[in-house]
Amino acid sequence: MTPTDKHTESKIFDAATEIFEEKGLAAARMQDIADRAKINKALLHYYFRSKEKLFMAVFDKLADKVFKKFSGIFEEDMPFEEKIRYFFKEHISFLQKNPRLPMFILAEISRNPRLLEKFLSKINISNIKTKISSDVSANLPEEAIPHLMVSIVSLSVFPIAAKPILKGILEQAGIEYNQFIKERMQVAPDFIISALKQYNVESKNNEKQ
Amino acid sequence: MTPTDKHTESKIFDAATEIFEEKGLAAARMQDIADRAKINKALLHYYFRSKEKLFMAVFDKLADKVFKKFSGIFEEDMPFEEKIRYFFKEHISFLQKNPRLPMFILAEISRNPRLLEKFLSKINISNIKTKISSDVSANLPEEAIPHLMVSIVSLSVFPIAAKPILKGILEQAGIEYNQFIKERMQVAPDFIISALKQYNVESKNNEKQ
DNA sequence: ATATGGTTTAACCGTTTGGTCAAATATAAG
DNA sequence: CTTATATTTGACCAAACGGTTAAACCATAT
Repeated sequence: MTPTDKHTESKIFDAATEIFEEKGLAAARMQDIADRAKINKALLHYYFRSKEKLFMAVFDKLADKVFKKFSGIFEEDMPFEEKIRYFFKEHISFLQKNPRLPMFILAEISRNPRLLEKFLSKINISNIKTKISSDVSANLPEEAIPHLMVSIVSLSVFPIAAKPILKGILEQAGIEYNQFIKERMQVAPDFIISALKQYNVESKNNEKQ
Repeated sequence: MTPTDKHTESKIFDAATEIFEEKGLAAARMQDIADRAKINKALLHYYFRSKEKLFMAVFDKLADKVFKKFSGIFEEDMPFEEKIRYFFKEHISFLQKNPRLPMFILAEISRNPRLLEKFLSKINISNIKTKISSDVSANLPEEAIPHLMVSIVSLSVFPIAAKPILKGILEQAGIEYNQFIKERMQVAPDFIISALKQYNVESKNNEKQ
């Protein structure tokens, strides 16, 4: 392979990523991808045999990107509170750089369940669960861990995934979206940590009874 | 045809709703809609002039449905804590009956910003904000209200909107999705109320300083 | 310089798509 | 029954789509 090979292939791949993220698989047009990559449409089929193959390559890469960012964060060695704050800071700033990513993944999976397998195969959920578990097991019963995880992800992903609609609503109330999201990096972990502290207060009160 | 048969227009509308919710605008086929409604494809254009017009009619109806359910809940006259619990119970059970609705609205809006205007025109956000504000203004500063609202919506909508992927992950961990969502009706409001209580504790401590 | 093999293109192809239309059928009114 | 109007259909169309092909192009090794 010559150096120009990689060049073209990655130009196509980058263009395809943009178009697929913007429009989704069904609405994306091979001609649009070729135009954005500034190459002939036939080249798409030369490097990636079909639209579906090209899409799969893009989806795979993006799913990998999400997964690596997600799982890496909980590897860090720090106290749980700090880890929560670190997660939101890292995760929200990552999603801000890739604002279309979460909606793309969610929407495509919900319309083609076969993509789910591809996505799940990357995640070792019990691994992450064990990590969180060891962090908070002193404070939280085992059954509550998945709920905590879902709450954390909901609070970090949703405001980015729903960006267009949330931005619209906020602006109706005179609030700027980007500023709001910046605040979220502080507000959301505060919210979670407060909830957990309160939980501890309540369980200690129950123990005393 | 028996007189109990639905009128053609509503048969078309119902079929279109199903297909559009399942596949989205771009992937939906007029022929599929006609097939599901068990009528000739030309009839679609007789009652609704074009695919876009039909889609707009469906989107408008569904956006209305979401909006009415959302805004109605905070009209109720009850203490704030109880209202939060009532919101999650009502909202999650509504979304469970219409599991594709949130992802449909979010995905279509994110791909066609013109739909956002249609959606926003239905919502009077400052109205809702005022209601919540009067509920919690004694306990929470004005600036925190939008964040609380976004947190509430994130925690209620995300686990339903991301159903396929969340279901997959949960099952990998041996947890059944429907049971998990049922638990959420209790866990999520607990979480929010705990966070707010803790917030009050902290602000009272700050006042003492 | 030319033969070789990977790269790029314009032109083309078969199918699918949203949409149209004239004819057929059902419904209701005179 | 006859006429007028509304509904339904099969056949059809032009455009758009993903995909193919043969030829042109270009770098490099001999």
